[in-house]
Amino acid sequence: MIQHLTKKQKKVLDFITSFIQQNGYSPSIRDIARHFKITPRGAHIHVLALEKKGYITRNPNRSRSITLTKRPESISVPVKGKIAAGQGIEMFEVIDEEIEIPIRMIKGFGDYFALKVEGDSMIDAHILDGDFVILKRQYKVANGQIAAVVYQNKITLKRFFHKGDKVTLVPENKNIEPIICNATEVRVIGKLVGIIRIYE
Amino acid sequence: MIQHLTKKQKKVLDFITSFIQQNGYSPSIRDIARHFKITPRGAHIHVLALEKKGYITRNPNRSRSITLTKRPESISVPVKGKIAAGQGIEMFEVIDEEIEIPIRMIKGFGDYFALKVEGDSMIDAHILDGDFVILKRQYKVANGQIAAVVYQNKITLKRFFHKGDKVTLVPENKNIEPIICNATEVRVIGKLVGIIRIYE
DNA sequence: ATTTTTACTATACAAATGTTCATTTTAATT
DNA sequence: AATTAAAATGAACATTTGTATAGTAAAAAT
Repeated sequence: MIQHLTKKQKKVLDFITSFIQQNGYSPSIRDIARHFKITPRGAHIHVLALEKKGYITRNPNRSRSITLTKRPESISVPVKGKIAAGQGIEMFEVIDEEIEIPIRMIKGFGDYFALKVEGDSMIDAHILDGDFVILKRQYKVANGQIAAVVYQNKITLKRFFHKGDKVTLVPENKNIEPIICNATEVRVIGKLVGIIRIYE
Repeated sequence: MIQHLTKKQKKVLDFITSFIQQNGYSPSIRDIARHFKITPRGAHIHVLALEKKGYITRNPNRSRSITLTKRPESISVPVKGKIAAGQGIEMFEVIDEEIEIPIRMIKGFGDYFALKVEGDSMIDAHILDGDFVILKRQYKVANGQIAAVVYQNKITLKRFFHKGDKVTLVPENKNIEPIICNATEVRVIGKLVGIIRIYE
């Protein structure tokens, strides 16, 4: 499974890419170290990480032997559990599963995961029963975005509004009333970045 | 002078090429030495020769920094017909043929073609019967340049002078008189950029 | 015939490069 | 606040790698 890169690792990969682009051969460990003003050891660790995560290939003990692995157009993320978009369900019923999502769904870096939707309460937002919602793990979201939040010990998918120390959670379903509560009662766990629907 | 490779140098170049093809990075001097069962010094000399002759580029003191310079030293242009440098001959007797010309004969962009010379009337310009004249297709030339022109429905190679609305076509042969005529009677079809002579 | 170029050997040196150890600092997560 | 992971240091070590010296031998060019 291809894993996500940290910001620094991405920068290192970008440097390697452009170095190869410019020079026609790959940088040495020390070329990388010099560029980022770190020690060879530091650069080495990054290279090992990139190799481990499958972004580059190289031959140990061979100088400048880094080659870029072709970027896959999909990436696999863990399905962490189920989510009832309306009512909310008990927190993470763990599912040992992964789902492939298109790489373009991912912007920048971070930890991504999926939840499987149960019920039709997000139908007005065109999210159906059985859909996988793809979330970027983060604990703050901008006003108006759809986020997975924990409220009253239940995990639920809502449009999120923040004002002062009050939070409004709006379901995408006219039949369900918005929830207004204190910011302390709500914990955001991820921002909605996409959905995957698979028809049988 | 054309920098041609010796057989051994060609083999070394081929090895480098296929090594890069296979591994994605260039061989070290010792990789080459091992492959040909020679010493590093021997391999090094080959690499220096290839570099000097312009077939590869590299950075001194940088390991595995060989890159291939894949610029062809010749290019093929169509032989469009025959030309009688003195009298002119009937326009394009089409010949289905191509000729390789050195890349350095070409400056910038443009449409290049060749004509095969018949007769000795350009002998004073050292253009002989059987030579290929290489032309850049253009419809204006500077004063004094040799150009292929159409005059009286015949194609001919002449030194070209323009003054007012009069044109003077000077053959490079004392026995033939210059032609002075109206600009409207002459059509330039190409500028002479080189000749190729092949001895039997 | 003489000179130059090419193709090599054997050994050695020095710079470049990959790698490791023991720790510390920083940042993110629980 | 405590814990974990990521990022980094600094000095050293071990290969790998490029390069040099000093020469031999054969082929190619003049």
